Amino acid sequence: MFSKACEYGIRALTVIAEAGKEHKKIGMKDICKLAKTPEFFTAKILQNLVKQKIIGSQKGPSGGFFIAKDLDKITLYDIVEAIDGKEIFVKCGLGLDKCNAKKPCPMHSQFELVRNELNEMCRNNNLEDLVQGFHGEVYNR
Amino acid sequence: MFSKACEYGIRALTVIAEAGKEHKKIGMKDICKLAKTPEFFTAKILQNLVKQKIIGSQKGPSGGFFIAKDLDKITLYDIVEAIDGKEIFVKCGLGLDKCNAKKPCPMHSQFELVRNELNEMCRNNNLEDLVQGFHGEVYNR
DNA sequence: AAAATAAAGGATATTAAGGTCTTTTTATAC
DNA sequence: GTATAAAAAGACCTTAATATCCTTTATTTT
Ligand code: FES
Ligand code: FES
Repeated sequence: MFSKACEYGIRALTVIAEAGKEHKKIGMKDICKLAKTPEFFTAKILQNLVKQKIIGSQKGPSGGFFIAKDLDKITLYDIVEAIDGKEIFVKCGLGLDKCNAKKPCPMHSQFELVRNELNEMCRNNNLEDLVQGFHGEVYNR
Repeated sequence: MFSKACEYGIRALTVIAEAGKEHKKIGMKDICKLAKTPEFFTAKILQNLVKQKIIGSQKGPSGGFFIAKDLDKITLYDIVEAIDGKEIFVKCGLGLDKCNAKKPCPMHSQFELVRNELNEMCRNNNLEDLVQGFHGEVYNR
């Protein structure tokens, strides 16, 4: 469904947000240890998220990553779009150039339902919701 | 959502099924021309579907591919599983080892809805349904 | 039987995703 | 100011998906 980069990104964001509750900032090593994501690859993903202003970062000693805005202002849609692009939210299920209800592919009517559900899900859930559903050692399995 | 192989596979199957109405069999070249899929790659996909008994094939002159069983006995689920495997139908949205409602990832409750919708969609639709939604030159765009 | 046709199979090439390493830059702590 | 810590940036490697080509096998037509 989502790319590895996206899965890792979301996991890392929950960890950063969770940590933000207490110490405000958290470094790469800790993020990856908690989110169980490969370190250098995750670094790339976070660099991208910083550029897109989803998160902030600070260099140097006692630096790290943090969430700049309110958690409920960052939707799952924002995150997925930032990492994977918006293709998944609009793409034709059979890979045709553009999903087109006027000239629908044979799967259109059925696929639209699934894609709409995905859109709704991503638009109606934000980082705060994810952090609420985040408990302890989930990523340790 | 689905792999290219899967998109091509489904498209090819609709073409084979549609053709089956009249001439019973249809060859690679015609399939690919109608389904707008790369020829040699599609060949591999169909070979796989033949092995999995989703379709039948015949070598030699006037040979080709055809659907062996009733169209409504081949669900979208069967097709996707045959090509991409069943991972997408059970996988955790955040890429954890196994989706586990007892130890849910932060996205579990939300993601489950989308995944269930996908499951239902694929189980409740079959090749006959797709052929019904198939009209003329759809793949020409 | 021979020729022709079409799928099967195997080998190889290309591209994109996933992942790692090293160097550079920036900020903090001392 | 110097040393240190941490992110940014860039280069590179690996793997898997996608795609093509060539040879073999089976079947039909003549
Ligand atoms: S045209 Fe294929 S999903 Fe809409
Ligand atoms: S545990 Fe992640 S989707 Fe169920």
